[in-house]
Amino acid sequence: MTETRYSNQELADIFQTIANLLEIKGEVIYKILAYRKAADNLRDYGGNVYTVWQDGKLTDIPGVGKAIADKIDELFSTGHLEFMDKLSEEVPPSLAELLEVPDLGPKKVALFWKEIGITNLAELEAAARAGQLQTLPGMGQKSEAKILAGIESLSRRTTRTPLWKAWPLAEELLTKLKNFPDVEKAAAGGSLRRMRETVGDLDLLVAANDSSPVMQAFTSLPEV
DNA sequence: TGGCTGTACTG
DNA sequence: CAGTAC
DNA sequence: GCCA
DNA sequence: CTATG
DNA sequence: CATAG
Repeated sequence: MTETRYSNQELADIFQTIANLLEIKGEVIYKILAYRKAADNLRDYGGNVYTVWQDGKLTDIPGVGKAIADKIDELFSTGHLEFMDKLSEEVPPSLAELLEVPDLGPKKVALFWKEIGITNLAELEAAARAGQLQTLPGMGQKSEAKILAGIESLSRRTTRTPLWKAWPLAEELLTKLKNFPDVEKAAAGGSLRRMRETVGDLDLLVAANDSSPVMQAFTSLPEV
């Protein structure tokens, strides 16, 4: 029984990745578009795709035709995807992260990869600093500078979470903390307490006579 | 079988 | 003008 | 690849 | 003492 | 940590 119950989100991520890799590979654009649309629809789908699969109604989902339905079927029943494995051999999946760089698209990523063997962000940055990029066809000083700036903005991009997502989780954690024996008070701190629009982490303040048992219990919580 | 968005920038 | 990215 |  | 910056 | 409430 090697069945795997992928969540809608996981399925979406898989097809999203397939789209990105195919695009770098130079596949027909409309095929990529189709994979992206399917991925979006799977992510937003109300109800479990897994259930739909059990009913054999996958193609009822918008954007899902025979080809994609077959792939979802393979994923659910075998836990992996041959197509994905083959694709990963042709195109290094690490190339996908390069698409995150502003002003960098599939064409240039493929160009850098085939011409100077760029496979990841670090290599790209090094090549850009060395001025190797502006020598390639279709590239100039401006393009190279933009890419360098893009990498910079990417590293500065703080991975923060919107408050509306973090708030309920913090509330739940605090409620549990207050129910621990020995806990006098528990409250939120940091940017969460200040109601900032986004938070980088959850700062929880706890007052207790003896802290060690509390820490022990807290770190044992399922959601920690 | 034909269509899948339109536009600004760069080389 | 063609190619590329958003 | 999917859809009309 | 608590909230706020 | 200092300051205002």
